[in-house]
Amino acid sequence: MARPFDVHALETKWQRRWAAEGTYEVDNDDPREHYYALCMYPYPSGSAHQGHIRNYTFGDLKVRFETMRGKAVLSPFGFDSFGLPAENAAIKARSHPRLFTEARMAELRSSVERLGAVYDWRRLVVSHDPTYMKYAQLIFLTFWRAGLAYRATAPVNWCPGCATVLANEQVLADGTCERSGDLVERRELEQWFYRITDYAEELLADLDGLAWPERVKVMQRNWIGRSSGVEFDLPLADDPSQALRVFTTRPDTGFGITYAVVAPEHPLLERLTREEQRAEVGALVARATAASEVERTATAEDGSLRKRGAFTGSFVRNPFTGAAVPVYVADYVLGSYGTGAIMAVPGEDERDYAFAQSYDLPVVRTVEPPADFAGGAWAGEGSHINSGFLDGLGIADAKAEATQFLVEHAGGRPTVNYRLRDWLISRQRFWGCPIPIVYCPTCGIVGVPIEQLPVLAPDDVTMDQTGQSPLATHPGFRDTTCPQCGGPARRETDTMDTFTDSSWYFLRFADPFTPDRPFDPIQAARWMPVDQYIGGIEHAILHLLYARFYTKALVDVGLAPGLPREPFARLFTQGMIRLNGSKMSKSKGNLIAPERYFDTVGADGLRIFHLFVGPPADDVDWTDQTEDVIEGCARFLDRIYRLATRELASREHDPARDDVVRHAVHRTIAKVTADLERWGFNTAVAALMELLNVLTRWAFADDTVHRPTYDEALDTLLALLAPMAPHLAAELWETRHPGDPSVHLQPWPIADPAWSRDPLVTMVIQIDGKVRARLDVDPGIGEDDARAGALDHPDVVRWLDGRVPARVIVRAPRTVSIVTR
RNA sequence: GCCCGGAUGGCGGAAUCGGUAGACGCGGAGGCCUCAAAAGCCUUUACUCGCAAGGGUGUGUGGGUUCGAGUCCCACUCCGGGCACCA
Repeated sequence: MARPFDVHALETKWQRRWAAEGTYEVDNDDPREHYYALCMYPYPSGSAHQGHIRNYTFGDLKVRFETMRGKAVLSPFGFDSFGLPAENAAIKARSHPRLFTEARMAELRSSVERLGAVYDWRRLVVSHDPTYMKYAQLIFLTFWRAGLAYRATAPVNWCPGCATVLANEQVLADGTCERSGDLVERRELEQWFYRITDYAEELLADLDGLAWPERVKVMQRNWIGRSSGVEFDLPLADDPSQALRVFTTRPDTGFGITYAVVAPEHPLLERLTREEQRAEVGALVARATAASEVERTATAEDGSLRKRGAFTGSFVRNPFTGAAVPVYVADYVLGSYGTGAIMAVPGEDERDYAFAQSYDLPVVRTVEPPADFAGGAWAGEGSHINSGFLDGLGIADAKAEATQFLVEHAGGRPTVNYRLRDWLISRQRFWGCPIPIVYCPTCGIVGVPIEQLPVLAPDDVTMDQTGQSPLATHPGFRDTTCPQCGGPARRETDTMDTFTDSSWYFLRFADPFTPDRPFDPIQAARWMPVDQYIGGIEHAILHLLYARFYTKALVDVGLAPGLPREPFARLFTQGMIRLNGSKMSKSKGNLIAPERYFDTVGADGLRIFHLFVGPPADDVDWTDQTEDVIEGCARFLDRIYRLATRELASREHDPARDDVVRHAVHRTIAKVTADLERWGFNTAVAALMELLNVLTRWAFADDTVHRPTYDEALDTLLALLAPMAPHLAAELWETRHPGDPSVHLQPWPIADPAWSRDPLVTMVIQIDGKVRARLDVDPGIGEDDARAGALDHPDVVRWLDGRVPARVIVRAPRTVSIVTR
């Protein structure tokens, strides 16, 4: 496609100038109002893909828009540079992950710069940078000393194909590895955890105050999974001095307890199991502990809940009825939630019902289901029955009464449980930040002193796939001396989850030069919280939850006094790019590389496309027509270029033409400003296209202009275009205003209300609900004039045909509705 | 199964507060320019009846509220996403 200008030369010129002039470098003590715009820092996977382009186009638009609105905008960039893909690539090529990572960082940076996205590159933060690692390790140690980090033995997901542990989010719902497809195994390893569950309540409560997409908040609420109920004792039938402690959210159904269940890992299981049941129980436990949790909790192929269990031979007493009920062990009860044991009420719980069906256990209803209810368990509202002192009560009242009873008679205690688990941060990988701990036979677990930080991995580590941490195979790293007693000791050889790196980088951005601590809280407080965070929906839970936890914990351990407890005030999640319906990704090999468009439609053309193609939050389906749409976006820019560079003869002021132009200009200012504020980028571009149509197809179609009208129209158009197509806007502005400051330093246009209001609007006249006539009226028209104008309209007279209106509803200036019935 | 979204021309989408459905763009059709093409420009483009003037129908389906519904309410269908034995 032939362009009227040299896209490449023009865009390169401006990219160089922005970099040289440091236009978007901003100091912490800048007197203007501060605004922090941030795109989630990327994993360096090579040159940018369409998802990156989309992300940075949106972010850059905000940065330039808010800058023109007079704010000091912090726009930093960094890399989430640790991670498994680089390590795997390095193993394959017998190379070092750093080489891959740094080459790919350079590629991605170059893509981003060719897009014309502007950053304060002085503030670059990179996860594997030793200074950043030093403070990542300092934070770990500070958390540890504050009791927020601890060591415990836990089952982890281990992928035999990748020869490494996986994070929970890398395991698919069917229990296989998302990368290799292998079935994930369970291994018991001693691991480091962060006590994120201490913050469960705050993480839940603070969601209410965040300007985030509702669905992200819902996902986080579900993930945290608060449930309140009561914990109480079920005394053993053969020894009332001992009891099985259970947790329930439905104490009101207690009269319907017909059995109890313990998890396969429950500590009392051994005591409960009778000799004659030992073989059966043993078999179940063996099977349950060998399976991964994912596999264990998976549903059967027909979608039904799979229930496997075994009778222990023991009985406990229902505190409500005194009846002895059997105790089972079953894999549908999890050792890690609540007390690891439950009271089972098949009448009101579907899972208990399914189990009761399989094992022929009795079902007692304690809540009256609706007359037409034909199912098994009824979990809905109803009056209590078969429930002694609870009979006749609704669920809420019965819960209160039953709780009171359990408190008085069964060691009951109101309890809140969370689905959220502590965050396992240990990774048996090489390419991550080492955990700065030393194990000393004499002193125990010892933190590496700050003056010895950062703990860096040596370069000559073989990353063979043994399933063991690569660092453990390097004696020079592993064997050390105890910082406390000086005796021989062993280093921790696991590295930290890379989500720890992305949990505080936004704080380092605010103060990246401080040499002696992670960041100066006073400097960070100048920018925090992030005013606008932009990223993919795929981070809705993990990254955003971890970062929230870090922010709160950093305040509490004293590293960030005075900082807000929430890092991201406003969040925007962009849609995904699909190719003919399926997700575009490197692993599927269906990428459409953005690079090819830089030399044809240019960065500006590609940016306009991403802004225009649809609402930013929606997915984009890349189809056969997409190329044409991109061409259309470039055509729009070409038309602006031609208009701005066209030779036009001056003429006298012509109110009939020039006033219409002024109205269009000011209406567009109002529309674009409002649209950019509310993320309506597609309609903002459409509004500029409409303005351009007015100017080219009508106002200046005869090649003559009234200079002041033309100048205002063109300057406004370029200013409004500047955040969307920054190169072309800058170039044309410079042509029109040689020697003046760039369009990007101009104030954002302000709409004049006198002109942004149209002189005439179309009033619709309906008769019996159908549009029968239209009338152009003054927007300030009164009710009486509107009514009279409508009733006098020739089309209305014709349609009424002598009938007398029964009612006339006037909503000036939009509608007059005439009813004849 | 539960919880969120969503469904508008041939296509992407617009209609922001219950008041002109289809802005803007893509694609299509016709034309201008040209020796011809490309590029550009102009006209037209929801469906349907009609020579026209002018009608009728129309926002996933079926109901409802209203002078008036893409928008609100009820029931459902389909599509997308998240969670999925958390007691």
